[in-house]
Amino acid sequence: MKKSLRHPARRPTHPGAILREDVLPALGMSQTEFAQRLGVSRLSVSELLLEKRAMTTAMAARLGKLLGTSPETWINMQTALDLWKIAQQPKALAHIKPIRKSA
Amino acid sequence: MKKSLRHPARRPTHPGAILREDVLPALGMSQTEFAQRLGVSRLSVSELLLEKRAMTTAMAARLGKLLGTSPETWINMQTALDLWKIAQQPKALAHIKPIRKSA
DNA sequence: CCGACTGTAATCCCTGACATTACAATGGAA
DNA sequence: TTCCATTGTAATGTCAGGGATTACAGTCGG
Repeated sequence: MKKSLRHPARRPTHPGAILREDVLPALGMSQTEFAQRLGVSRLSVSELLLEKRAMTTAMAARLGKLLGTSPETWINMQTALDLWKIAQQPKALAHIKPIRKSA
Repeated sequence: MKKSLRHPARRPTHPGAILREDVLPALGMSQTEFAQRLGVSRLSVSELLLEKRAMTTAMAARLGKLLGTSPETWINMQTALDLWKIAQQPKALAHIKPIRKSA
């Protein structure tokens, strides 16, 4: 039996972790300056890095512009995490019964 | 000159359109029943199909469970649309100046 | 010692998804 | 034609969450 290729067994990494552990250090830039360059408050950056808030489409777009990265990358990380969280809640989708197309 | 492979020139299709034009018709199912099976209100389905509200992670997860599709597919459509909308706003990212790594 | 950096708390605002309830219009079936 | 299912929509109220501000405390390096 091969483990079904379903959702990640382990919690997907929060996009803020990448910013906190890789990006900012690599740039040698403070959160304060980073926030200014992004055009958002310092609080927004701080809490995002500490994984206290989610990566939004707007923020991903800003990061994309500033860092030259694809916004999708950041959003996909967030999406993976969101889906994982839902999958962890037994009650969430319990009532939904799959429709099988043919028999 | 090749057209830069940037953002879609035309507005990405709203995920609700697929549900409205393809999925529901193929299933021959009413919005009402569809809503019940998803465990959401009829209003939620109606407005989603009419593209009046966005595809959420929660809804994508429900659709995935019910239809046997990947939640990511639905979310990616929404993401594409969200990013497109932002890209349409000249003011949005205007102030952000890209950081060029090396020179 | 001082200032930059950062975590955090407290507010306030705004947006958006979602549930309910209700009503009008439409269209098909009896 | 009559009746009912379906659907669009309006009105409300709730709730969660992102974001801005302001302020304060702790840490660290020059």
